[in-house]
Amino acid sequence: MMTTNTGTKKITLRDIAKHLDISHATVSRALNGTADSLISQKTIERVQKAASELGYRPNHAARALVTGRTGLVGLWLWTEHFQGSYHARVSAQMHLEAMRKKQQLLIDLVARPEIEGSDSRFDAWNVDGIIAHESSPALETQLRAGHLGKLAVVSTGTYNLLEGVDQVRIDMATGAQQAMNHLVGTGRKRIAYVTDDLRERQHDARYLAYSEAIREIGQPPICIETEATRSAARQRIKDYLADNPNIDAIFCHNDDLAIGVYRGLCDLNIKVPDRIALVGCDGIEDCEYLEIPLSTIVLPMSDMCRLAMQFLDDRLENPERPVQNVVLQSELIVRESS
Amino acid sequence: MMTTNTGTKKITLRDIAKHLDISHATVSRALNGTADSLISQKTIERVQKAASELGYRPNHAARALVTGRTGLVGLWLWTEHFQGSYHARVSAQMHLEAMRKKQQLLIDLVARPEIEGSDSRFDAWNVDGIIAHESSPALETQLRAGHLGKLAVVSTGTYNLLEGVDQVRIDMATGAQQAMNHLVGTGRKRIAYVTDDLRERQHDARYLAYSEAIREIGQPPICIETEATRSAARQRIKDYLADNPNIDAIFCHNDDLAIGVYRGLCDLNIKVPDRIALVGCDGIEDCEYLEIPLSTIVLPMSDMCRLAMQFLDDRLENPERPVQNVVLQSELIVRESS
DNA sequence: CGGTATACCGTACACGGTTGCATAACCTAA
DNA sequence: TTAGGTTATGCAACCGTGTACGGTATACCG
Repeated sequence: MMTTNTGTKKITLRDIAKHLDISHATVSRALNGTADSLISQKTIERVQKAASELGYRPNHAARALVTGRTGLVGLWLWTEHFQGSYHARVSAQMHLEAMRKKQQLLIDLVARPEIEGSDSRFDAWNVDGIIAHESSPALETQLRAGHLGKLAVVSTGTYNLLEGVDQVRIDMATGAQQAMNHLVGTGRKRIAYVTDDLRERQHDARYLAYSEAIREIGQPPICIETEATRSAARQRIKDYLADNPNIDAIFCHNDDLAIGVYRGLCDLNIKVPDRIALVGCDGIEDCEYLEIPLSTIVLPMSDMCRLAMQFLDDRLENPERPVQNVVLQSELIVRESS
Repeated sequence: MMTTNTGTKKITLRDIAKHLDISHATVSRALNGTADSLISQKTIERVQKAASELGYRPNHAARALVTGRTGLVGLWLWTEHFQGSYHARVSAQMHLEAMRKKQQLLIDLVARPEIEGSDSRFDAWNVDGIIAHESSPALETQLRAGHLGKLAVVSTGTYNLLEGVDQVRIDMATGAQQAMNHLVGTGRKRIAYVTDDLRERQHDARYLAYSEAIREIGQPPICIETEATRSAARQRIKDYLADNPNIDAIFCHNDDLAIGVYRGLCDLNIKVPDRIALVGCDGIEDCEYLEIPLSTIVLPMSDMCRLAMQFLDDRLENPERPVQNVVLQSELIVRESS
């Protein structure tokens, strides 16, 4: 009597049925414990014993084919974001939440904005639901109208999204306003905004808060665009200041940029916050590990992930349930850089 | 004539076959372009047109069921590692390589060492192959003998693994020896080793290089254990130095620990490298963004991921191909911290 | 005009599960 | 003994796709 399968053959329900001289339907019911049709306790034990002895592993593809549920959920995020510290953390956290939940597996799809949703890997591997992170309204609409049809979708992130959709939104406006109030309130006048994404800025709470505050104090906006890496931001700020030294604060679109900018300022021997105050956004851990810990807008990332997976799970359980949504608050944490 | 499916019904091969009044087998062949049986160009075009008009999406579960290949590859790594900066990057990079490859999807499994491989999610969702990252020899053996049976497996990481297996190994010994030579060569005597994983240290090239070098200079080893977070390391080093101030260099098991330790030293106003030299390991980006950029052992992470996915893909194409393995070099990068 | 090669396509089954329905087994009560 | 009601199990039909095999029509050749 072997204790585990030696490996070369896959064993199926029918194998263990043959082994016990019962039907494979009984085996299926014994292992799944379906409530409607009862199986005798004795049979259940025999089947379970045989299953583990033979080393039976269920074939999810077959199960998915008949049940229509794959047990897969997708996480949707931009390729560009994926390279950044914050979104990499989001991805990792979502993985953890997914497996904590109903052992649902999580597949990541990374799509570029210019690519149509059509070659999405989600409708290829038919996921049960997806979490669309920082998806734009346009993409949302397309997603909803497109091939994916009726599919459980939860939106997460900071953008204002469609109505009538499960979502976990982070209100970044509050934090961004706090940041600008803080900078203005400490006497800064010529405040620059550093971003890697000018394209979407009209939808971005950070940029809106920035331009609003700038207008209120009657200053011209100063927008500095850069590639989305620390090293690019580091170089970019040096180039910029060479021509325009007249700046006393910088508000960055995210912490990676802020860290790059900070290092660029160090390269130029510019004292932070004495000469230039610096505020980032996202609240990644690295901010605390600079010699001048970085002020930043902390986002409740873990809560967002947990709730998103919760909402998705709820909807999979009951597709007709009323829409859930929640808004989480962001908060400015003032450290030494401002 | 609609251009896309409105969404409520899933359409199958049979639907489009009925629509064109041909058999679903023909549709299947037309879409897949099987070489053995020829389909007329005209039919192929009709089918493709109908497929896109009706919004056909293949059902991967069904395909997987009959072909036996799921198109999924798994990445195996430790839960504890997953929280760290380096391994989070590995995960992200593997994702990118996976989709760059044959649009293979990638599923992550995170297993804790004390958990048996038995509840692995890999044999649940039957992956075609897995990349086992930093798996221990014991786990390797279990993996190979266990339920997974004959499965494409590529080992990656720094540990010495089984023979006869595709692997991409990073020779960390060289870099670690460079690090110790460097510290000793610059006159350091009382060198401490900070780690979060005392358990596996006898297999760890870093620790081996450390204890070897320490023995050669006739000094006692100083091993400091901590939790695997920056903040824990930061506190731990402060506590330790309060009792044992007599240290002039620290070699850290990874960069997260090194960054935490660095900040702890800053808290104590200990000058780096003047009073204590500091060397980390992994080569994460953050090391460059400290005011005293951190010396570290840079691992060729991207190459590792690319090759691993390449090897896996090769083996899936041809299971009988000879074993491939490669050893990549690590390299000490000396920056200002040592 | 019959035979054969070729190009194209349809039929049927398999993959490994789930599940409605029929039925056997068992037990109880009349 | 038998009717009737539970309980436990078997049968068979799917789910959507791939593919071996066989069939038809056309072309070509003698």
